[in-house]
Amino acid sequence: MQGPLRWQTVRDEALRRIRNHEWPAGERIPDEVDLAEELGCARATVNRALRDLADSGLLERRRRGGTTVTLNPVRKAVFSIPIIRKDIEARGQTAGYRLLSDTLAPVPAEIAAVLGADTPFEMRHIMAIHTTDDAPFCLEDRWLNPEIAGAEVTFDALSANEWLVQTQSFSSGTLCFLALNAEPAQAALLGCAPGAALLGLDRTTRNEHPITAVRLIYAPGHRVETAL
Amino acid sequence: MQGPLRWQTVRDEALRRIRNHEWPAGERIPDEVDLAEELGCARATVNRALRDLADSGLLERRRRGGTTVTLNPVRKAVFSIPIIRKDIEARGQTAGYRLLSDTLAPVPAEIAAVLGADTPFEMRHIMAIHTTDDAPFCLEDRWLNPEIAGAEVTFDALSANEWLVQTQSFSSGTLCFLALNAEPAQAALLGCAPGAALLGLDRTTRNEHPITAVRLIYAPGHRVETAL
DNA sequence: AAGTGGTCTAGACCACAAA
DNA sequence: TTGTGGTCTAGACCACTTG
Repeated sequence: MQGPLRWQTVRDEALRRIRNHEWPAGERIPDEVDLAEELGCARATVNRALRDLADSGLLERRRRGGTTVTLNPVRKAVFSIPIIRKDIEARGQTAGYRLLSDTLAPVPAEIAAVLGADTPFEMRHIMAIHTTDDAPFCLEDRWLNPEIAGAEVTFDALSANEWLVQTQSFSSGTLCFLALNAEPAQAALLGCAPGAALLGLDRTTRNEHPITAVRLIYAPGHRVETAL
Repeated sequence: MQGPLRWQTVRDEALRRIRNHEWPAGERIPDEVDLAEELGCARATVNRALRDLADSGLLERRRRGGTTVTLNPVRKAVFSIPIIRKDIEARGQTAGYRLLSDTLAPVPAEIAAVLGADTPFEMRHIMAIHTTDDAPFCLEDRWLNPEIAGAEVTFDALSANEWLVQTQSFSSGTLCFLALNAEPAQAALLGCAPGAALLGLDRTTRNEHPITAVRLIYAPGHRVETAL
């Protein structure tokens, strides 16, 4: 442990000891002060390294209680939620978009339930389809708070997906994966057989008030991938 | 900006300026040195705050190039990957498990493709079913490197899922959501109609060498949720 | 060449929770 | 009460990358 010290080096050494069970799961590891002395660096450097491991769930740290190796570390996977158009273009394909309908309508009970108690009675119901190289890519079935986007905002050319990402920040939301059988209308739009298994992605976002609830229904065979 | 300064305070102030477009998207923000002076704290504190925002994707930082507000911040969602049994018990239900088969077999090409070039020719092929209150919950279709778990490790009582989580750490892996129509055999095991839309979750893990590739196929209606 | 973020250090004080 | 992590500071040097 000589040469230019980095906190990453300290982190990797700690990681090694965890994996080797030199620091057994569930047990306390040495103080920051002791480790700093042993590794020949400042306490702040050890702190940064251990904090990083705690952030990723491998260590648990408590004032006065010391640092322990997490017993059953929870694996976490991070998904990025891109703009659909960018998602398609990243594959070197041509993204297309067509608005199917945009009406003010009473919000169905199940949508209101996930958006919260302060959901407006009526919201904009927007249906659109995204295409890749002219093949159907996904259906967008969205409920949008009209106070966020009034009638002067139209989604003929720019998708609501893209407009929202670029203009609205949100403080909280939910994301949910599910599978569903293609209904006849959906099958016709996506160019697949009725009953085909489709991957769906439900998303809701809100700040003080609800912003939007959207279900994206992907064409058959679509996969959502991420690295661990 | 007085009283006991925290890096969180600095972060929140920066966040406010980003949301207010005081720092317009895509543009450079002041130096760490300037900000530290303006806010009356040390550069390290500003550094910590801005680094945090950069980690969550709202800022982009480059040496010599300064810090800019990310143009189209990528939304990220974090999923935890629990042990299936704990997942079920967390709902207050009773988790059950039954091993269906466990054989050494040649690895199909598509599995070998995702596991990497150094995939063994033969791996253990394990099929099992998880139940909740005696109702089918999900099918586990796993390929497991026999060098990781030899024949002395059996999965009659403890699922491979649980054994792996508790004994194997891994350095990298992939995770993938997909939808599929229930095949007759799957439908029989899950107690649903053939052709029903099922949510599938493919996962691979490896260290130096491949560990496992597993597909979990959930009973109809299952949703995987997370907060944003 | 020079400006900017990345990191380290030594020391200090504080906040929290366990003893 | 006291030990441990959380954070701050002022200063320093380094690494990258842009002009």
